[in-house]
Amino acid sequence: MEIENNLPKTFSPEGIEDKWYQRWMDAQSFKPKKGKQNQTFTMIMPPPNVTGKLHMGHALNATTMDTLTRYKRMKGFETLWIPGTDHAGISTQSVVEKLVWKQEKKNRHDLGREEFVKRIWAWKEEYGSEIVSQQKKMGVSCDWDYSTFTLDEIPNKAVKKFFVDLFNEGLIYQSDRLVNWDPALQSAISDAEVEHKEVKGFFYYLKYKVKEEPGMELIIATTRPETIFADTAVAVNPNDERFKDLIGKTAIIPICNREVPIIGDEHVDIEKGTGCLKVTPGHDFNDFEIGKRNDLPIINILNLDGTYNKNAPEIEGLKTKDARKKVEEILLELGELIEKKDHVHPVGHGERSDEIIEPMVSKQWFVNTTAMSETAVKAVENGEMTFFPKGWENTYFSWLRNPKDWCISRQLWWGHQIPVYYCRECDAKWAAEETPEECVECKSENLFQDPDVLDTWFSSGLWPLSTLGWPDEKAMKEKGFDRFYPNTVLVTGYDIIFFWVARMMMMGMKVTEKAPFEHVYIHAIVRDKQGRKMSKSLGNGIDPLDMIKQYGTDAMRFTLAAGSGYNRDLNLDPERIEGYRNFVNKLWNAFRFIHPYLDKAKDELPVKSEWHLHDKWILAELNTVAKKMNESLDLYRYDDACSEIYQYVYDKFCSWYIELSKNILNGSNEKEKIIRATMLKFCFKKIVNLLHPITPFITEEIWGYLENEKSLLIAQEYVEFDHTLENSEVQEMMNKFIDITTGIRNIRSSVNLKPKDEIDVKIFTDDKRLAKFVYESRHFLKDLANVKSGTIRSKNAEKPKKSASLVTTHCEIFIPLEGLIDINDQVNRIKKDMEKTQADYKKVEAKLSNMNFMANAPEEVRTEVIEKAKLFQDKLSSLNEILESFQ
RNA sequence: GGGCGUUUAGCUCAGCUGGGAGAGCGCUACCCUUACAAGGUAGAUGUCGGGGGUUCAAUCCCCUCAACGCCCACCA
Repeated sequence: MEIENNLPKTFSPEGIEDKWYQRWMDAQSFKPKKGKQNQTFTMIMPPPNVTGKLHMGHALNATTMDTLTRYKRMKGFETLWIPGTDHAGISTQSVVEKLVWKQEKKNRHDLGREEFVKRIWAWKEEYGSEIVSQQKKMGVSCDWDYSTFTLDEIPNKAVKKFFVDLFNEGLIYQSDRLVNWDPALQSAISDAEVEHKEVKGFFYYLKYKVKEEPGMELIIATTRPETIFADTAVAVNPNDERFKDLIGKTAIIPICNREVPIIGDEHVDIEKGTGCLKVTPGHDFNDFEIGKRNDLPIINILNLDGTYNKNAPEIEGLKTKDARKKVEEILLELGELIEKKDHVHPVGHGERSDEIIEPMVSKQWFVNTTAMSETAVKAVENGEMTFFPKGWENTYFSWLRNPKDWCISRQLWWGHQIPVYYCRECDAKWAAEETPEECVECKSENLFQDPDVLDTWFSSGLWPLSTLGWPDEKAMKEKGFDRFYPNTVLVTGYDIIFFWVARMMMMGMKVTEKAPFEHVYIHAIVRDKQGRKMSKSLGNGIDPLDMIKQYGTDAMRFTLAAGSGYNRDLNLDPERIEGYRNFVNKLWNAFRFIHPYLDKAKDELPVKSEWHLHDKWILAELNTVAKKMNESLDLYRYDDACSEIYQYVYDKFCSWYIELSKNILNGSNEKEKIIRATMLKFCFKKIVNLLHPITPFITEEIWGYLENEKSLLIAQEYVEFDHTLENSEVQEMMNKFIDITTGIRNIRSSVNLKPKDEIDVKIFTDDKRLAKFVYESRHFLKDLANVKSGTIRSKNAEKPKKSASLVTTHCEIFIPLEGLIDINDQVNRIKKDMEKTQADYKKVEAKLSNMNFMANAPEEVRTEVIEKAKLFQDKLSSLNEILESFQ
């Protein structure tokens, strides 16, 4: 019988992806709706930089979040996923600055602040949404009406309010302190933005004269000889016998011949270097502390661009690298450099610029985070917020339990300008949410605003609040702040636990006294197949958009989801995407198979008494999968969820149920056909339902066929466990039936039978339920293993001699092929099986003869082992019997 | 220097509260069988990093060593 099928043989994702995304948008499918759970599910999307391009990290983040969102939505939560973009101060400013330079040969100072910021906005309007359209290609089902940009009015209000409140509380203050100065950006950056890298350098051993002890020379080891111009002391450990007598005397710095005191400070490590330390409070964090303790003056020898200033006349105008060479030359000439040794040491680099960070004293704004950190730590300790996987809380704790004040001011133009105002007439300085008209003290109108902007993370830290309208009451009401805050879960990578998660916890709890999320799921970082970080310089990046083009979004998403559990790295090999593309195609072809029978299918399942054994089986298996998928997704085990449905589709539905259906669908019993068509359709609806959160496009496409586009799959209820479908007995029997079928195929293969060769099979078993099951399934063996005829008997019946055969733990299978088989081959097969079974048997037998095992092992384990022993014994005696038949 | 993590089949990884080692990809042989060659059927492959301990029983718990990776930390 020819079956018409007008569906394409391979599934092509192009076209259908955009189609369905648009349908979902048109149907407002991404908007929160009240559902059967009577609970909200809220999540914010980590806002990508407006300058960003979609990379694998985004793709993974989008996949895990969208899977979760679709799952929760289908489960009946009022689901809100909030998208947005980040202004990303530094990177956006430098992108536009470069562009302006390229086009007009002007830098930002040539344009002036107002004009330059205008250019950035213009750039943002034109190019800032590229990342958004790329996210849509991934299928993200977020509510775009909530989309927020970190420089929008509400986040700006949030930033101002938070700043002003903390300022008035005294938690935000301005101070002249040593900060991490990035000479490339010409801005301060926070501790968290400094990356320490191992750098090859030298230890320089310098001679310092002691004024009071002519002829005496102190040897000081340093990695930064160029900073001697900023030295204001020499320090030794007060307990160091070698030097303690020098404390209070005076050292003379080489080259500049300045006199500085020799001081004692516990910080000095007697073992390290020479035990003598040059103290440079203006350019070293430890020295700054020593300086504070000992009241030392601070000398700044650097300009903002990283060149040395007039306080270091010999190296004025040079940058550190050249300055160091120059100083080395001068010291050599003077004979003050005794030795230069190779030395590898960590050096701070700017996270964005990758420039060497110069510690420099500068007036900056800081947040005192002591109290906020403590609150944030407690929230995790007492379970108000939980990390998945739990281990990440250690990373979180380690940072928050050692809080340092956060430097929040940046000398940039793109960002939230600090809402602090100064009066030119008097010395007044105050913070205000609204731009003031006059001085709070003297009423003068001659005011100016602090020119600095805030660290980007200051506004990102308020993201869970500001995306829901805070602090604007009208907006909060419109956006449902009370319902949607706190968020249910935050999904992000471990690289921004400090930057972002910790800050949101601190800031969110400061404002609302509630943790901004219940769960934080930390997903892996995507690496290449060899486990290396994807980077431009290595050229090992995999572009998600290329992959989508090549294999489709669904395949890409399934791959990422299948690789996401509680692991910290995801090593991605494009071959895996290809493999899952094949799976998507398999699903499509399974659908192609049932498609012609859909019009026979009824909407409701038939009464249970009409279910075939195989129907009971496939529904019981489906039910098991539904249970496991729900459990897995609740725990963010996307890997388990993927493997469950993958195995069901491949190894249960396609390999067996479809094969077992052919006999019926091609048969003549119309009633049976209708029932089977109904079953196939029912199962398929459940399969695409279960898969939809992971692979939304193909499932929605198939759903369209199954339901004649009367409804959207995205809005269906997710399949859950249904105890009425449970049937462990039929599952057990079916597994044995599968064993038998595979056994027959195995025998066929062992005697090189062609697929077209029909056979006669004799099965011997003492398991009556199995005998019944096999008997009822006997007609299917024709389709499954080309069995023409056969018998099922008990084991004590007479068996064929010199046959091809195979023994399982529950039955013996014979294919009588007198004269056609190679006796030696068969004997060897049996012998090999015997060896293996004997080994298995010995293992369990050893346990049974172990008195300690019998005395200590729990009852159920003992029973299990005893049963196994019996099975192996039976199998052995069957094998023995067969072997004898060949004698 | 402190902390965390990893080490299981050729590759990428799962293995939950200890009780006969798993998946995907790859590989081998045979098959263009009317859903699918982006496929089917059958098959091979592991001293579960080394050593020690607890236990009747250890891939799983404890100790120790080794290799690799990550994070934090003051550029003497």
